Amino acid sequence: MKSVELSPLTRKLSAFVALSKDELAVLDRLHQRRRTFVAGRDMVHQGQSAHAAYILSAGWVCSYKLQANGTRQIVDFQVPGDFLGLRSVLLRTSDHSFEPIVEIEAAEVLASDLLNAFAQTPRLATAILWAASRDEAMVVEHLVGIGRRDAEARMAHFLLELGSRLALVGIGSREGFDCPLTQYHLADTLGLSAVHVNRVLRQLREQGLVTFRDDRVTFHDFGALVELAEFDPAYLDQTGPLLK
Amino acid sequence: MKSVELSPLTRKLSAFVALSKDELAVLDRLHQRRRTFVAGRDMVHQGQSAHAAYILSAGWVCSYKLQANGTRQIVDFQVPGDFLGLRSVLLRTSDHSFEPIVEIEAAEVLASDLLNAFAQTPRLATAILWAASRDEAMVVEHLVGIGRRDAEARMAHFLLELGSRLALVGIGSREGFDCPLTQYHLADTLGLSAVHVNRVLRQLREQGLVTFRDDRVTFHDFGALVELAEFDPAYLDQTGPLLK
DNA sequence: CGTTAGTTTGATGGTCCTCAAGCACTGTGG
DNA sequence: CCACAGTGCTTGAGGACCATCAAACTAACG
Repeated sequence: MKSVELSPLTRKLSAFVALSKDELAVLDRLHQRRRTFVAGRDMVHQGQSAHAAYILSAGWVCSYKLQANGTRQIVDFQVPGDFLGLRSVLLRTSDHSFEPIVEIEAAEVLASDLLNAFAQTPRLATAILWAASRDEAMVVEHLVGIGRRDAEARMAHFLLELGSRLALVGIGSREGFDCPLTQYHLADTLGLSAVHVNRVLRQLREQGLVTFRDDRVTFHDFGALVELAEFDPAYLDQTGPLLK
Repeated sequence: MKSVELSPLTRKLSAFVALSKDELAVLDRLHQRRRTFVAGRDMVHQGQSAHAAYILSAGWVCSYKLQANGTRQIVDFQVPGDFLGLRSVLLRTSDHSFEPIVEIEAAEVLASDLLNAFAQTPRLATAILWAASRDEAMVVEHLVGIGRRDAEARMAHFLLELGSRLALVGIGSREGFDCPLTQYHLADTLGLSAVHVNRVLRQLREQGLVTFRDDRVTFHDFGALVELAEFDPAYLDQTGPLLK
């Protein structure tokens, strides 16, 4: 923790691009409008337009789509340092909703501010594009999981990915992590019923692999879980700055 | 067709940003290294690093991931005007493979050229980010389909989306479109078995909704199909330039 | 102490997979 | 010209995986 005053996003981007003083200043200015949101009440709902984007600094959010038949599909989770609604701003109309899982803290970023920042600092734009690319890689991996993994591997993969993301920002490890999600969240994420989620969790627990209980995920046999899920964290890794 | 000499990508981006002469020149320079690829042989395979990105000008490509158990999941298709491998370049290692469905023509874009272009023309960078966002919106919709739609609705939705994309570049309509995909492609796209794909296609055909036969998709009852799939093309639309 | 949100378990059945086999079409070589 | 292989499409039978329905249980909370 060399630089405790940097925002999580700044830390994340700094791993990709060595940002200049000017660029850091522009990024800092994007963080000015700080807001908090209570758990459970959508920050943005699908179809809404002319809304802002946010940079999440504390708490968990999920982005999801609702269908006419009442089911919902959670597409992704955002944890501190993640952008939220970036695509919606560029497309001008949100194609999903964002729901805080717990009370969160976020910086509001107006579309105009974002576009100005991009115009002033192209390298910052590239860095943010990189972050967006990494997020998309996670969505792709999620897609593969739902399409081609059975429920057990899907669950294992999801928990491992989440653990890795949190470990990167220092709030998780190979031992486990604190997790505010319910089994309904898992069901809507993995394309399963809540009942089946419960059964799968029991199987994984009884095999001594992982426990999901009391707002905490505990890995009992990390290696075996990685093998079961065929988990390859390459798509999450950043091996060093691309731009100098 | 005012400007037949523009590349499909240029046409697509021009709908988003009114590009200056300089920006058009930079974009044009990205198209210099033209190449062709034969059908069926991967252009890029997963795990490969230090490869280029491509701008597709003719033909169809699919991007997919292979799993250790031998199954594959097609993530997306690229049609003329689409970028290909953009994310892989930024992350420096490809997380999927790209396979030409038919013989294709594409412009090779080196990572350095792309980054230089971004540095020279920030607005072009924003435009390309917009295109990437639209692609991601399609992946998200794909995810929702696999997670929360049954096989029939999933198939209907996929065919409608494909039709809409092709209609935007002038090679498809509400009547239908030419389609080089096999039922195996559909299976790997939709997370189904090829056998079940065949049965679903038969159902849709027997209900008088759509026919998939002889390299051609024919819509018989567009409205009913839209209703069955709960298809809402909002995520594909572009209602006008965001930047002036 | 009733209510609500979340978890757990059982029973039953449907969607979709797997295995298996046959058919149509195309291109290739004897 | 025809045998044959290869690719893709089609259909049937049986079964696995997971959804749905139902109900009991726990913990938190006013």
